[in-house]
Amino acid sequence: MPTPERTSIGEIVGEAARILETGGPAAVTMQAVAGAVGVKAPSLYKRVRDREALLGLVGAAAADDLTRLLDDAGDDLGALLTAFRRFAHARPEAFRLLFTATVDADSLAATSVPVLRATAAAVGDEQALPAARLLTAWATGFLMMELAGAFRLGGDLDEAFAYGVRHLVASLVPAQDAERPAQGS
Amino acid sequence: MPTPERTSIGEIVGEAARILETGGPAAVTMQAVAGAVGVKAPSLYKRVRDREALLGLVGAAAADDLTRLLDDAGDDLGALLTAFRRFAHARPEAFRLLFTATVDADSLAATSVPVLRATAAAVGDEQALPAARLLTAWATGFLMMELAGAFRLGGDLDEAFAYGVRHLVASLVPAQDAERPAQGS
DNA sequence: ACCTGAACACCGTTCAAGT
DNA sequence: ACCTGAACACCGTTCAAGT
Repeated sequence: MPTPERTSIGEIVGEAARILETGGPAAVTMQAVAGAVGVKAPSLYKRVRDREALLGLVGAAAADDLTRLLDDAGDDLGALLTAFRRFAHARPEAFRLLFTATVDADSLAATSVPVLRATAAAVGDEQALPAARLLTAWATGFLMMELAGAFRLGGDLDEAFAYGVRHLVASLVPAQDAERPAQGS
Repeated sequence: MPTPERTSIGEIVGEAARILETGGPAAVTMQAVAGAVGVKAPSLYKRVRDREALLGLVGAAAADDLTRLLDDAGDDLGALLTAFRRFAHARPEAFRLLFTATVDADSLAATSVPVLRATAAAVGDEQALPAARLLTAWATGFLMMELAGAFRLGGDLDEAFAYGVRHLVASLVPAQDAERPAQGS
């Protein structure tokens, strides 16, 4: 007689994400995750290939969450980048995992869709891709460095972030002109 | 009678860095490092507190190497950022470690000295700090995303990097004007 | 069809005992 | 003063045996 399922892949990934954020990657042991979902470690292998794959799933789920947050932020570039930073602050371990674990490429790519939409609205389709890359690369690096404590030379980091946003958004406006012939209307 | 030293902290960190780059963080086991320096694992604890501290030392050494490379690149911002990218390509695991492990704060901070010198030369002392933060944050994010395979939408990445460098450096010039009264000389 | 105990290989770390 | 074997706790993973 088939044993009833005592957990699910969704619950497993969710608990792994919770443990990750609480104790860092080292705390995400198969035994800890299994215990959190009320099962023994070997049972996890019915739903996930191995620990690395589980971390990949946690990263993919985090990417999906981030995509949703960015989507909700709309087309205002400042709001978009602020939502990005809020996510990194709220879930720093998950954020790091996006660039550390082997995350499903499609989930990772989906993250840039709302950014592309916003940059297209701001500077036109022509320059949307390089503009999106510029903004996401800068924000990613800023947050990685902020989380690593690499910003040591004085100053409020909130202000530094806002400064960067203003500077970069302003720098993109000339790129919009390139879309139209020259000093277009 | 005292046993002669069979290794040194420098050799240990060096071998750990080599193993890290070859096999990733998981390959840096105390046994693997000990074997590489011709000793048994317990002996490592004479020179290093634990594995996490060893990884921190590897990160600090990488930061020192990076600082030296950036120093050699001089004050040209393009050359500086290209040297940054070359380092990340040559030693991707060490580069990631800078933002992942608990690296000595001073070693990490020293990295930004050559960047500050270069931005000071380019935009003046006044704007040197925000300019340096802007450039290093962007480069860091670009490289993190590049190493993670997060750039999927077409295009040559060499070109994309060069584009970003040009765009950012150009965007910093107006900041230089702010240093002088208005539409100065 | 899912779950588990037992087992295996491996890892980080400690420590008493060697030289 | 450094090195090691032995030991311990813990981890990832497999698998036969349960239900």
